[in-house]
Amino acid sequence: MQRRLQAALEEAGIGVLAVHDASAVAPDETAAARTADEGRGYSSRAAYLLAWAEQPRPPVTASLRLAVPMVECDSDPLPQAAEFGGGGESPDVGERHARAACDAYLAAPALQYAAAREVPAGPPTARLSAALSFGTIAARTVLAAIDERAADRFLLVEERTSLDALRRSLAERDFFLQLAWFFEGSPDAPLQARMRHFPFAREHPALTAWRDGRTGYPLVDAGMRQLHATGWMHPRARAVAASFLCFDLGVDWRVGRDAWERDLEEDDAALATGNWQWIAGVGADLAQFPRVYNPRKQARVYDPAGAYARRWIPELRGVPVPGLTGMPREGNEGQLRLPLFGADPYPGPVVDHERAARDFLRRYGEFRRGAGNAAQ
DNA sequence: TGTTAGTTCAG
DNA sequence: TGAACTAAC
Repeated sequence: MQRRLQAALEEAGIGVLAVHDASAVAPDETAAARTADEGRGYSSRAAYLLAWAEQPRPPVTASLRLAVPMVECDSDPLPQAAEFGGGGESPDVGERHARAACDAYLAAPALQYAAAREVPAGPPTARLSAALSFGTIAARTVLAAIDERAADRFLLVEERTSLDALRRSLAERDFFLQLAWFFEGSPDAPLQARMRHFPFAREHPALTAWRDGRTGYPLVDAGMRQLHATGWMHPRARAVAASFLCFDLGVDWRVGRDAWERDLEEDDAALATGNWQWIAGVGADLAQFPRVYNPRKQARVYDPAGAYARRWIPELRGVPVPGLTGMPREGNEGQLRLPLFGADPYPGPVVDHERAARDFLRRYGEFRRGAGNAAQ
């Protein structure tokens, strides 16, 4: 997209200076750093992350300065900051807020990031995705701030681990941006050639229940409701909810990506596509097996007290923990359906996870052995 | 980066 | 008996 724009502008005789500032490490920098497959970008996440970590990071001391050629053209006057309803706030108010949020996070909460990204009801994550996607803070600024924080000699081992995890999150973000930069075919085409024709469904009777957070699986539903309520979903819940759509319902990852795109506060197509392809097992790296999450097991391990489920699913506030995370077989399944004080009853499971996952894996295996290999 | 089945080993 | 580790999908 950017390259097409650049080409068109240059053809029209307008000078263009392209500057990568969405990622912390520009895609072409790591591509240049690697030896094999010169200049074509990384399709392997692991290889990219290694190269990323070795990339020298010059100190960020000043804002990036762009040399923008001045071009005379007819145009309505550009809107001024005050016209955006900001009450006359200075135009960099977004930047200052984002920077302040980043600094506040790094001061202390960041030291628990490792736990934060695993446990949905745990300590806070950085919540910088929206600011990063809109450019009110640059990834390299965040990265520099992390490096600076990590220079603290009195950090505990676990705290250092958290800062490393934070860095790694930025690296993974860069990986997906890099994929979009080099493999810009169609954002809808799975990068994994042999998965391009896997028959994912576009419809499923439970698709609406998934969207509304009424699948009967608390971790999935809590995530979807958090998304609707706040424009953000915890990464653990994202993985489980996405896996549920792709594998339990067998629905195309693009359906899920587009459903979330309307609600998510961040706006980054490259990351949405990259993450969804990753979960669906059709992304850059050939998954040896689809990572099918067991939504109940995930809840048991990562939301053992049901705090996250209860926070976002009012119907479950009175339900004891075993009902939330245990095995609702014939016996205690009904427990969840009980109307509580006249509230809407929490639905029973829309599909049986064990059976659905087994069915999907069988279809997946058949495809990989047959048509998938034939189609190369 | 996940799950499950089957194994080993401590208590 | 169950935690912990391994292999295989």
